[in-house]
Amino acid sequence: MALNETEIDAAGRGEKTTAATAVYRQLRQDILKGNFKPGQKLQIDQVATRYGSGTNPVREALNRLSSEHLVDRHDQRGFFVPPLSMERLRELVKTRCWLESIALEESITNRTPGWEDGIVLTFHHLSRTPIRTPEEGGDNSEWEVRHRAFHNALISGCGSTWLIGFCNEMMDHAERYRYISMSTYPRRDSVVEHRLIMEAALDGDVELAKTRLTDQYRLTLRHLEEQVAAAGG
Amino acid sequence: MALNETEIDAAGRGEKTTAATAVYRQLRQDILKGNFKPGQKLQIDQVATRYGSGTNPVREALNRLSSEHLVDRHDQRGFFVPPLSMERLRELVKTRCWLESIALEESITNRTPGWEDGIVLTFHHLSRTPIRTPEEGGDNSEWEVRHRAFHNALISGCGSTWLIGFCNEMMDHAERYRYISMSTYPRRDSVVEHRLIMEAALDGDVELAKTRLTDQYRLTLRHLEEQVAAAGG
DNA sequence: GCAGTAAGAAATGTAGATTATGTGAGCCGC
DNA sequence: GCGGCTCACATAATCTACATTTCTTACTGC
Repeated sequence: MALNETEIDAAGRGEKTTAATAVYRQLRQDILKGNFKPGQKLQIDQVATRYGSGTNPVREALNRLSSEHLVDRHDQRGFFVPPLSMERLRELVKTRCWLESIALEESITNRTPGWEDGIVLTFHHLSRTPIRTPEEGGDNSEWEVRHRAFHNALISGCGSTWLIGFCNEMMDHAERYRYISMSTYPRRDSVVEHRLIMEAALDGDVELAKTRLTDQYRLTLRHLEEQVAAAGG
Repeated sequence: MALNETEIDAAGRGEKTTAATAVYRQLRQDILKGNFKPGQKLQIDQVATRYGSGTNPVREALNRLSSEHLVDRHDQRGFFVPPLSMERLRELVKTRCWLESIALEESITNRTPGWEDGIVLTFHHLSRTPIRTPEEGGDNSEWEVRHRAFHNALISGCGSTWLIGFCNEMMDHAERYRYISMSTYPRRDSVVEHRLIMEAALDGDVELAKTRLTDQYRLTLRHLEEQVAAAGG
C-alpha cells in the first residue's frame, strides 16, 4: 500500500536497494503517470527488457503491485494494467470524500502546533510550484509530490496510520485519472482552493474545511465528466 | 487486499492454481491464525520446505503479503511476521469503527430487499454455528468464516468496493488479535449481540445499528485490555 | 461453421551462481 | 583489561538461466 517513508527517503537519496524494488518503483510510476494503456497486458519479458532487469524481479514487483490493485493478476495468464472508467472514478471519489472527511475532522479536533505548521509549510511549497500543462512540457511531478504532501499534512493528525494509508492508496489511483485529463486539471486556480481549505482547517472550522475539501474532489470529478461527455464518451 | 471472490471460490472448489497462490493462501492463513510468533523471521527456505514448494513461489507469496501488511519486508534482510501490540490494536479498532459506521449507514440508507436477505441469511448461518473454545478443540474456522460473512453482509450495500475492501483488510488484521485471546472471544453471547445489530439494521435505525456495531468492537477491545492487564502485560 | 489438435508463445517453477548481511575471532588504541 | 574496529567466514537473500507447464492461436478435418 504505497511507499513507506523509509522507502521514499531511500529512493530520494538514490540508495541501492534490490532490483525487485527498483522495478517496483519504476513500474508503479509508469502506471500512475499513465505510461501504459489501461487494460494493457504487462508481459514479463517486455517489462524486464524495459527496465533492464531479469524476469524474477519483475515478477516480484508485479506481485506487490497486484496486492495494491495497481495491476490485475490472472493466474497463468499474466498481469494487466487495470482499466479506467467513469463508474470506478465516481466510486473512488465518493470513498475519498468519506474517508478524508473523517481524517480531516479528527485532525482538526486533535490539532497541535506541529500539525498546523505542517499545513502552512506544505501549502507554501505547493503555492510556489508552477503547474505545467501538457502543452508546456508536461512534467508535473514536482507539483504532484507537493500536492500530495499538502493533502497528507491535512490528514496527518487523524491518529490512524490505517486511515492515512487508505487515503494514500486512493490518492495513487486518483492520480491515474488525473493524467487522462491534464488539460482541465490541475487548474490554475487550485492555489486559491487549497488556501481556503487550509484557512478553514487552521481556524478549526470542521464543517467548512470538510465541505471545501470534498467540494474540490467533486468539482474535479464533474470537470472530468463534462470533458468525457463532450468528447462523446 | 484480501482474497477476491473468484479466488475464494476457486480455493473452495479445490481448483488448481499456481504454486505461488497456493503458498500465498496457506501462509496467509497461518499468519492470521497465529501459527507464527509475532516478529518472527520467515526464512525463505524454511517456508518453502514447510509448504513443499520452491523458493520462487514463496518469494512471490511473501511479496504479495507484504503489500497487504501481513508480513514486513526488509530489503536484503528478509521477511518477518508483523508484531502485535495493544497500541496497534486500539488504532485498528478505532479505524474499524469509523469505516464500518460509514459503510453500515450507507447500506441502511440504500437498503434493498437483496441486502436485507443477505443479512437474515448470514445471521441464520452464524447463529447455528457452534463456537469452539480452545479447550474444546480449537478449530473455529467455520465460525470465523460465517462471522465474517455476516459482517460483510451488513456493509455490502454501501456502494463502494473500496470501502468494503478496506473493512475486509482490517478484519484480517483483527483476526490475528482474536487468536491471542480465544478464551474471551468469541463470547457465548455473541449471537445475541449480532441479532441486535441485525434488528437495528433491518429496522432502518441508522444510529442504533452503528452504536451496537461499534460497541461490539469496543467491548471486545476492552475485554482484551483487561485480560492483558490482568496478565501483567 | 465448429470441434479437435498441434505449434508457438508466455507464464511458472527449479537449480545454482552471485551478492549482501550478520557473526565472531583477532587486533588496535585507550 | 576493555571497548571498538577490521576482516574472513557462514548464512541467507537475491538474481540469472534454463526447464517445465499452461495458455493461445491457427490450422485441419468433418
